Amino acid sequence: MVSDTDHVPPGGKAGRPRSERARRAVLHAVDDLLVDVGYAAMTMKGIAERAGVGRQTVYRWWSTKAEILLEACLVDAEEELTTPPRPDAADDLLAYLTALTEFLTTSPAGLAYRALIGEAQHDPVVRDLVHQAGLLALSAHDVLRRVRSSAPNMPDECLCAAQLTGPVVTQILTTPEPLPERLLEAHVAALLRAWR
Amino acid sequence: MVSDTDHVPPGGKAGRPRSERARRAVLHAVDDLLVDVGYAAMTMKGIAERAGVGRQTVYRWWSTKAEILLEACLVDAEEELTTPPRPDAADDLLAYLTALTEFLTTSPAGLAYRALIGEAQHDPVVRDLVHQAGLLALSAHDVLRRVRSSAPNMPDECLCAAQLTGPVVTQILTTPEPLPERLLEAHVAALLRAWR
Amino acid sequence: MVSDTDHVPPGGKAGRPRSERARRAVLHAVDDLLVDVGYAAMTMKGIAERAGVGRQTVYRWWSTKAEILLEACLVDAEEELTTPPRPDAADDLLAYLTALTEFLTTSPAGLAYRALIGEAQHDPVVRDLVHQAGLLALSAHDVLRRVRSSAPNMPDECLCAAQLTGPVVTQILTTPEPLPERLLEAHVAALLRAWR
Amino acid sequence: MVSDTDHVPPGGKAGRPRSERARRAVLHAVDDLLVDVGYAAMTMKGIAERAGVGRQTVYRWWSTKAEILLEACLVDAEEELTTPPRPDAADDLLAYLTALTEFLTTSPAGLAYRALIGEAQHDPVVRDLVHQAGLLALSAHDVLRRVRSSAPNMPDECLCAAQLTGPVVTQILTTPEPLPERLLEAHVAALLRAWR
DNA sequence: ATTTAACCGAGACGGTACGTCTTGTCTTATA
DNA sequence: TATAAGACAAGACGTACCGTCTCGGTTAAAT
Repeated sequence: MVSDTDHVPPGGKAGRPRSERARRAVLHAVDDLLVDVGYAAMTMKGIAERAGVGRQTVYRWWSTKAEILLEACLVDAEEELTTPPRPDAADDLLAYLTALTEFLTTSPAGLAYRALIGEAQHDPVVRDLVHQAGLLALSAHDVLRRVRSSAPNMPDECLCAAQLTGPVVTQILTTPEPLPERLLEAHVAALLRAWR
Repeated sequence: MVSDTDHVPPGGKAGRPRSERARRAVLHAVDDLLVDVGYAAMTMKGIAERAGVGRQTVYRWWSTKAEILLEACLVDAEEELTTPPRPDAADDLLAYLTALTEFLTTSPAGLAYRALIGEAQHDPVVRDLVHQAGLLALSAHDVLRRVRSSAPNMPDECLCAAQLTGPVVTQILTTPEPLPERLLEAHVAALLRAWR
Repeated sequence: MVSDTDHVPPGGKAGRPRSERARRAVLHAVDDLLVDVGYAAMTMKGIAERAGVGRQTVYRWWSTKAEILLEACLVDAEEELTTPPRPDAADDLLAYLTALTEFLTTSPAGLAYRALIGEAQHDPVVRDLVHQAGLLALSAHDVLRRVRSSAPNMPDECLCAAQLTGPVVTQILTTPEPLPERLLEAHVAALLRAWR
Repeated sequence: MVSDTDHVPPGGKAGRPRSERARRAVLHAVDDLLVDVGYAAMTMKGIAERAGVGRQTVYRWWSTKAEILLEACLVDAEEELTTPPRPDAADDLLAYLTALTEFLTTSPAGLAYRALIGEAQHDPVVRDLVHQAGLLALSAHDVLRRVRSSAPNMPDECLCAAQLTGPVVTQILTTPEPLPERLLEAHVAALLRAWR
């Protein structure tokens, strides 16, 4: 008589587990490709090939190149946007804005982030991803919390963050040159005048 | 008024003259498609078909969809961003920022402009096009010139424009909701405090 | 000194025995799928899923869908092609050819067999499998042995089988309609005329 | 008055005409690939690449590799199956069956034809194509018409063709070896005995 | 009673063909 | 020379299946 029991494993997850090696290879491939060929020329096919990974494996875990890029750059980004506290409020803000400028114009992670903001204008899904990551807001709030004591007249935190970073970011997104150091100083001075 | 005909060239060069009819059809098609299917799904092929125009005709006069879009939206954009002067500086600035917000979140021309800013992050050619148009800077300078008299301490004009529009624009580009009226007022108040 | 208990398992095989349940499920799945989706759309993946069986389990026991199909249909086929003897030679042959026609145009096992003949034209491995099974030849020889006595002039047995079944089979394989009853009768009459 | 017309050409066909060069390249590629890699391993992608032709160009004019193959082999096939008349009926039939055997076992066009018959068992569309081409029937009818005078007792033409070619074709399709010359002779002799 | 070897299901893996789409160029006939 | 139409070579799209692999878990014969 033949037993009828080749039964399903009762709990837990069946099947081969996800390959961490493949995941990392994809994230690295995206980093490399963004620098090598740019966002527009970066394709899902190209990512898979560069990573030495099956195409389906990419699609299994990410829907779009934007999703991969976000995962690839988020950690680096957060780190690069964290500046050490400085005793003087003006110095503190200036250091942050300098780091922000550097990040968005030079750092690979920053270029990725700019590409994502760009894509967000075309694709509402990416828009939500980018907003949910909240990279800009988070890093700005950190530094703003520190200067709060020396700027008693600061308005709504959200507006403050916008006032602090908006001019810098918009300049970078819409013109070929970022605000120069000199104007960053003037910007910080004006902000502190308004918030004091 | 533009003739709807492809009339005989009165003088100058031989050959069939450019069809004004085709040019207009393409610009209208781009406008329609941006609303109907969005920037990402808009293709040169689709534009030609929607315009009832040969594909080659599109490529003959424009290189990319961004170029067409820019030509299609610039005139409307400039008009929508021009606000009538108001006696009070705060009122003047607020009216401008409200118009700017409206433009970037609601107007077809504004959505086109946002798409172009997005594309500019991926493609340096578009970046140059967008910067050369200088839409934001130009419209901001208009209103800033008017409030200059009542804000003697205004810094560099370029920084001023950035300080005025940057927070509003960045908010729109990176979050799902623009700055609300209330925060626009607070923003203007803070700026005038800093500039006075 | 050599341990007496360290030796290779002497005979028989250790390990879990093959699951008869899985084998049957696969064969049934193939039968069902051939009818439901056709040979071309039948895939190893689909078979495994329909059978509720792991993919590896299928590959462990069969190499190709053709192999499974052959195992699934052979028994049925042999049975359907065996006709009871009839006293009159013409009747006997006609009954066989009618059964053969029915088999190849209607019976699931016959459709499977036709699919296998088709695949055999593309894949020499399948060709060998099909030939080794020798379905057609075997069944034809049975009936030919019975009419041998009343057809003294019959040539080589192999040619006889070909002359008997070839016209019927080729017609089915290359045209949408099989030879009708009327022509089967004429065919049998002609054969007996030639062999008498 | 000025014409408003970039209008559709009133009759005939607009646009670039079909490239005869591309058509020929595809047909040759299919011929080559059938011999080089076999029918099963022949893919639409491979055909396009071997032909130096865009994939879309292949799909524009043919739906499946079977369709291409049919177009590629039909002309050759018809020629190879046409045998010159011989005075003796037995000689005439034998020459035809020898050519048929040669064709189906050796000639590239014949191998293509066999592949098509194979595919026809899986795909009703191909089945119709193959039947509509009617290669076997046509060539058989030619030679049968010639022997008609010396075989007054011949049955229905359709059955005759089946009786003539069926045994030969089925043997080739279902076993590794075709009927040898000796049995072809015996087959022809038997047929003439039956038809006389 | 333990070990051990082969089985089982599920499902991720690297590949690759599918048929469709868009790209930018080209080749027509017509204007 | 511009135009609309549409074929062309190229190649990315996202999906499907290939055959292999890697899991956790089962089963029964051999220790």
